[in-house]
Amino acid sequence: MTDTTPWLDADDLATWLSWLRLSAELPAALNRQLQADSDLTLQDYDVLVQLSGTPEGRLRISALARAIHWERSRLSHHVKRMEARGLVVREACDDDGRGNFVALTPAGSAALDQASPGHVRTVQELFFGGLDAAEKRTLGGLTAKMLAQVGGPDADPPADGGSGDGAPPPGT
Amino acid sequence: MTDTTPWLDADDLATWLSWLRLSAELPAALNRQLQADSDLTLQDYDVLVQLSGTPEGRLRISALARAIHWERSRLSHHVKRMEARGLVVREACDDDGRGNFVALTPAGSAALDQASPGHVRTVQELFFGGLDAAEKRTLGGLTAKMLAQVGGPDADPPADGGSGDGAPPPGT
DNA sequence: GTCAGTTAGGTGATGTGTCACTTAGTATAG
DNA sequence: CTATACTAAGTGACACATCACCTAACTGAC
Repeated sequence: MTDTTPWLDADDLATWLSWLRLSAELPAALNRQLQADSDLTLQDYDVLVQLSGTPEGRLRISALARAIHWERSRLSHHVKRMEARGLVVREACDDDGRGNFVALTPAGSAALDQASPGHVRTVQELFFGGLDAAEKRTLGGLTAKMLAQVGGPDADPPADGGSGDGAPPPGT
Repeated sequence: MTDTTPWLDADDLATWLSWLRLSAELPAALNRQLQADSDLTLQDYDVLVQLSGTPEGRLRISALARAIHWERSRLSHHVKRMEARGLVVREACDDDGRGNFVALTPAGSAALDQASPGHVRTVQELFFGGLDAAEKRTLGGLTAKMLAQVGGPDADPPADGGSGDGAPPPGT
């Protein structure tokens, strides 16, 4: 505990500050674009993408919460709001009387279809826009490494079933 | 607008998801550490660092807001809470009757001194921990490039006076 | 002076995230 | 069958961020 604890050197500090700023600005920019063009938040979008990624267009609350790394309580509140806006509905679960599905409504599905191209394009511009192919690969390697460091042993392996945020299946 | 808008390819998607996850997990982890060890939030810490970086230990509200890229309103609310906890005080400004300083109290200064080593150590472990010197340089280059892409032309140049989050002047 | 326009800062309402807790249903031991 | 433990989900209170708006003070033209 009392061993050497040097401050960050100038380069590391600059890197850290850039990263902090980037991780604040980028989601804010994506959110602005999504709100302006589609009246959705990034959170709405994440929920809709997960639901659209299933054959039924619906998921159990707990499964959805795990997929997007939210607490169930947060998701419950959020689903209530999205339900009020007509984007999703809750459906009872036959197998388990405690359970509930959250299901995409036609309006929710349409909202996602309308929002996706612009969102993906914005990610490509803002996040990948300044990088060439080699840099993108390098970045992927670094983030994976860093995520392993932060998340400990539970970071999702890349061979992931539920996909994530990037894109709904084009078929839907 | 109606030109090709391909989804992200598998590699890019994996990179993007890793980055999203990292930028959610890392601040959360830092926050947990800071709260547990020092009863401060990351936001408190940012405010305290800025104040301690000045000779007087105080800053005008607007200057502080600019330095940490907050809206003044948010800062005003936050300062009220920090003031209630004894970490800072408001002080009237002689030059400008509208103005106010936020000034570090002895308790605020002590809290920062107590918190800093652990925070910096956590950043070094979680953020830089898995990377060698070359990778850190690469990361710095990439984040700077990406920040320029997102923030447009106003991203702080590295030759920055106010420092940011990393470390208070060791002298204090 | 005084009036318009601007700037510093604060406030209250609202939406969202977190935490502790509750309710309802399931599983299981006896 | 009943008692206990566990799990799925929801709820209410609270903290924080954002937004629109407000007041006070400064600036400059007249």
